[in-house]
Amino acid sequence: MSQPISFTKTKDIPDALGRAGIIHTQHGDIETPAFVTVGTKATVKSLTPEQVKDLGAQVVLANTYHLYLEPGDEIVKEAGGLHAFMNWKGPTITDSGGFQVFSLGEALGKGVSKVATGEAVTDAGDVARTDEFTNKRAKIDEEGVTFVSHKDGKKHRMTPEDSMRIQHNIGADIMFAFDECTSPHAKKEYQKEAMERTHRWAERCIAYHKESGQDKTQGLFAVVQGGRFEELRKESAKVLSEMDFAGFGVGGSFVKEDMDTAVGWVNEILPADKPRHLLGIGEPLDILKGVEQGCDTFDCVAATRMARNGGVYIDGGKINLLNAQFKKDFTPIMDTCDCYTCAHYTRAYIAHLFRAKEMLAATLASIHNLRFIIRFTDEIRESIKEGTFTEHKKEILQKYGLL
RNA sequence: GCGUCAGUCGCAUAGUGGCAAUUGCACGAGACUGUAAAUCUCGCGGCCUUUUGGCCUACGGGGGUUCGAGUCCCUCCUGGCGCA
Repeated sequence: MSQPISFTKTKDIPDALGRAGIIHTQHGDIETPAFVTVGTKATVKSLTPEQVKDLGAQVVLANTYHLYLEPGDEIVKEAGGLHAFMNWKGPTITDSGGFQVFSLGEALGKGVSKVATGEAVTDAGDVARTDEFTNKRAKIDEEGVTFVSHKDGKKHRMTPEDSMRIQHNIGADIMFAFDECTSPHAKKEYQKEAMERTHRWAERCIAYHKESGQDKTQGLFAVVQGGRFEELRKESAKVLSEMDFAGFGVGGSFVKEDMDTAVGWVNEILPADKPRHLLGIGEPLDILKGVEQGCDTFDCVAATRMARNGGVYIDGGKINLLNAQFKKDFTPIMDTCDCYTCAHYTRAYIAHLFRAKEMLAATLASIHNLRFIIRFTDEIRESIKEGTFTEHKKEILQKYGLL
């Protein structure tokens, strides 16, 4: 099948899985490795699309579950699709709602997140699943997932076919198969069960997608699962590779060190001529590792969420502008940054905006953080193209005090 | 001048016999990775301490009743209101 999404590799990282390339979409090319800006509800929080574009963002990712609940995918369709609705002319992606199976289900109220900290549970985690909703707002069965809306408590049913139908209505260039994102604390037995279900859902997604005819304009990516287990990760990559997807996402909730391991296991197997997205990652160093391990694109809410809470990236780390020490700091967030915020505003001013609860604080901080992470990723890409990735990596690790 | 109500940790509040004392804001710090997040967590009289621990100082000032007082009584100060 000829896909509406294609990938051209331009350069490899010697002796590694990573590469530079171009993803071709109906709304333009994405030069990879690339950071994908997250705009869950068809907006990158606190920024206009023009501002997002000026940051050098190449692509925006929105969310199926959220847009289905509000304003409703039919409305997005009636508006002319996501691009027209939100006034973003470049490439777009929609996540399938699979992550919400996790964040509203197993993870809810447990302090478990996309990248878990603390003890790395392998085969001994607790996965005491009940058939009751108790605190959870998502319940999984073979057919699909029942969500309890966080907005009004109503129950909503989402099957793989529903996710496809909704994503067709939204109309992003790239869409994801409906998957189950599992907890890194889940036992192998459960990871296997969930992974196999995700594979069955993947088949249903691709079948529905082809039958709808939307496969001519929208590219469908599968999501590799398997938790922290090499055997499962490899199996997932292999099984999904054999299906006719336009690209792949590496999914699941991680523990830090998995960035070095699980990602590589998967990318060794996934076809090199298709794009690979690392879902929900990451922080600067995670992207560095992800690229080396063979991923092309990365989406992450950290940059914008942190920004809204006063946390901003600086070379080799981050600072919290709400700390008392910045009240009279009349220097830019980062003097080597080329963003609009750093060109015109001081730490003291932005700290004042945060304390005064002025909306502009979120905007200025988001501009900086997004520009930081986009540029960070761009520079990795340029180093690959110039054949200096290894040196560049060394420089980054030195900045972060890791060398 | 008389009467009355009120003064609690920066501000605002809760507390009518066992209280280092509620809640909100402010302040200080932390977290945040396919966004239930402009959110959440912790701290917030002082000094010790390994602690679910100890000591000191505290509810306008002073005095009293009581085993024990922010809470009851007396008095003074300050402020609001009413009558002169």
